Amino acid sequence: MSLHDQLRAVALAEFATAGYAATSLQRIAVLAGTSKASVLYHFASKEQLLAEIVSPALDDLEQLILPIEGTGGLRRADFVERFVDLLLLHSQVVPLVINQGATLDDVPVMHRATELMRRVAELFRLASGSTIEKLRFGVAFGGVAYTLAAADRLGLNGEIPIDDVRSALLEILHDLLVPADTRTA
Amino acid sequence: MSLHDQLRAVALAEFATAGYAATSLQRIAVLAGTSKASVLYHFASKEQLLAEIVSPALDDLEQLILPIEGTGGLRRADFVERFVDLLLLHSQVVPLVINQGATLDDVPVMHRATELMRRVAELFRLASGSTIEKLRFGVAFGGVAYTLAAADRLGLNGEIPIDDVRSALLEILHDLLVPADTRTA
DNA sequence: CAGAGCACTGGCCGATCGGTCAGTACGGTG
DNA sequence: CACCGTACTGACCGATCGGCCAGTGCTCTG
Repeated sequence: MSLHDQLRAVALAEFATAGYAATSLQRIAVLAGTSKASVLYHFASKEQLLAEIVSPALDDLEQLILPIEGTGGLRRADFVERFVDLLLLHSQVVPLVINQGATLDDVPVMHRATELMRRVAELFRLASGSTIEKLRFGVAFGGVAYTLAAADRLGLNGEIPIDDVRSALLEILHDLLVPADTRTA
Repeated sequence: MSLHDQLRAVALAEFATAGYAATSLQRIAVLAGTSKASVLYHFASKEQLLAEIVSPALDDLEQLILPIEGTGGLRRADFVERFVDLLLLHSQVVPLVINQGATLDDVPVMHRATELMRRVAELFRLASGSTIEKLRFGVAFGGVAYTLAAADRLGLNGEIPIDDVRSALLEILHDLLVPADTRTA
């Protein structure tokens, strides 16, 4: 793995667990076995390092929701399944965006992230939904994000097969978000 | 309201929305209309300011779970209701602990917070529960915390009566955590 | 009035932050 | 050999951080 990729991996892990503001370029450099100056050689700034880490996940999410926004057709059960797969694929980016998105919305890439979350919410017509429906949405996605973030504390790392986690999350989200009659909206 | 209390209120709001690390004593002082030095006159350190903000909520939580731990009797439905009331009472502390607890566990008061969360989890026998039960717990409490933290973005502030929020959260948590047959464990 | 004590302040400290820059080692390439 | 671009570094910069301290007004009390 190139130093460039290694720096991205180290920074992602630190940003997700310790927080963006609390993670210094110096620390990233030491963990990757190089110098702070070399970090800023590979990435123009700390913000651009964050952007390069988060953007791929946002691109995937945008590709997931764009066709749905275009046609207006959303089959919730299908969407939930593809969404869970996306969350698991970018399991470290999820808590980073969820936990720190609000505090970092002055950073362009994080603003884009929160904007995408808003668009996902609109897919579920939450803007016009009832109070409990809005809350269901918040609990569902916030809950999944927190669970992924707190995986260590809950003992979900390593010992539990990823497929079990996937099917469990699917069941929980399905219960929360998919009405008894599968509808298209 | 005394300056002491006003500083606590301002700091709580900033810690919860912008983050502990990202909130400087200087900013707290300006928002409260005083000087940074006066903040450190009222509170020995930034950490102690955080402790004084978070501790009351932790005390309430401890009082809630201590008798249950003592007798070993937990009626989930009752507990969920009292827990939701506690979350709503300390609605600003909740996202502070949930979102930043992991990154600040070197701060004693935050370590106590995560330790209390672990004890709550044990009340639900999550340590020995199945994978999906562990995940249900994480999704439920993480989800509620995220929802309270993201209340602004979801449009839950002001326009929706607090009683509606309360009953909606109760219904959602009840669905997630209380088995069909109300049991004592 | 003298003086003790509380509330508060400006100015300073060392540490650390993100970021810049001149310089260096080195593997091609002509 | 000279030359160049890439990868990388140590030293340094201004800004900001949490925290410290001497000093200042103000109020209350003997």
